[in-house]
Amino acid sequence: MPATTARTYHHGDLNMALRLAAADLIAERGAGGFSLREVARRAGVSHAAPAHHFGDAQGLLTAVAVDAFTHLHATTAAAFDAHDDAVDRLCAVGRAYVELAVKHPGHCAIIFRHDLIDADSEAYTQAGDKAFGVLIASLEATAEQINPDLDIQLAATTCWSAMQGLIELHGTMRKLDEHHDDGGSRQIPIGDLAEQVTRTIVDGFRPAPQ
Amino acid sequence: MPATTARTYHHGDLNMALRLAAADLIAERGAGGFSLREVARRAGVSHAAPAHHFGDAQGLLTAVAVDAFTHLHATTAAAFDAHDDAVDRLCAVGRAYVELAVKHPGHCAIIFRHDLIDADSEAYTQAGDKAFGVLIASLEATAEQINPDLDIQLAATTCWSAMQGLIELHGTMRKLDEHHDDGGSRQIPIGDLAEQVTRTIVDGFRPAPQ
DNA sequence: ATCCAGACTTGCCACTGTCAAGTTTTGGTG
DNA sequence: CACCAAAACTTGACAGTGGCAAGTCTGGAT
Repeated sequence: MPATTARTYHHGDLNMALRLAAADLIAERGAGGFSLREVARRAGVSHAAPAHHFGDAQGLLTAVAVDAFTHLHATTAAAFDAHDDAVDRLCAVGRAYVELAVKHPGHCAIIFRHDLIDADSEAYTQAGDKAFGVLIASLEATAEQINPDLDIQLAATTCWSAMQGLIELHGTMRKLDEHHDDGGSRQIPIGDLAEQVTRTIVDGFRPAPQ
Repeated sequence: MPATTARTYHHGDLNMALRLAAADLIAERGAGGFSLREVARRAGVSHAAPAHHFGDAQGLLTAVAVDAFTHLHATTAAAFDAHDDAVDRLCAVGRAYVELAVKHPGHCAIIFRHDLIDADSEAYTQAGDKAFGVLIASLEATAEQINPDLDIQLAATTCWSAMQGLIELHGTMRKLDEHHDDGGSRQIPIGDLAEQVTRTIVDGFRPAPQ
């Protein structure tokens, strides 16, 4: 029996319930609106129950960030497997990343908040590593195909930064666009945007024509 | 006389003192460690004084974000003016952006936190617009030089996202790198990194050789 | 000299995270 | 079956927080 429905104790699986409630709460109110007591309330337990499982607020938020990385790995790995061409694969991974972030804003809002989580914890670095691995694999295949001399680490930094920035800026960019420009006619779904941006970056990876 | 030294009242210019104290505090403890009362304490006034100038915490944080945009505009505009070649100029603007963010982590940590600030306020959107304009100008010159068909908006999104992501991921990337890789031998100053990333992206802007 | 609007303070409330000390439940052992 | 230690949770307290309402002070205009 999976732990989610084990019901071996009062609550069943309070640990998971708290992580889910926390992600929901952050998705609704942002990382700033998070509150340990509100999470406990939503899970139907007393205000001090979370401390028992996660120590303190940082512990719970770190667990949520680990969930985020795990989820990210699963989604991008699936996108990776769904394509054959290396560049298509890379673009699909990029798209999967931002679409996941938009779909799970709670996870996205916390995953790199090093002021709120314990970024040095074993669980966090390992989960991050695993997620990062999909990107590295995509880039290695891409390098083999278009430019064997590609600096994989630099390429990974470029791709991931662009996707992460895209997610963070999405709201602001839209706002700036629509109020001074042609009135929002350029609204592209963020998934498409991610793919276009990735394709532009990959074009930059190709060796310069001599 | 500028308001900064007017000293027409008890404190002189409490408004600015509070904005500076807030930026300092966020730089020290992160956006999560911000506290209105601590800001008041540092400025040497009572806990309710900030409310008089900024309404509430969101108001003060929005003012800090506006300062950040203003600062950003000044710095990137200076970088822009310091170069002649369009691509060099764009790279310098990118470098200036991330170096400013590293130098003023308080400003950087708050500038896109739409859950904490009022992103619809006049002052915020105007200041953002102005900063964004430097990037647009850089890209227009770049387009003229290397590819007249370049989609400026898309290019701007790509560049800005990459820089913003670079800033946000900087800590994480370094951590992931150093614990599974060759032990941190690849530590590049973030300013150089920004320039390399920008140059890669610009290469992707060039028209495909037929 | 008086008045008043703006700048700030004081005191309060509901809320927060964390800690210490309880109480309940569970699975295992005799 | 009785028991018991450990785990899961509750209760109550504390200092700190943001926001509000009501005060007090200050500087300049009339």
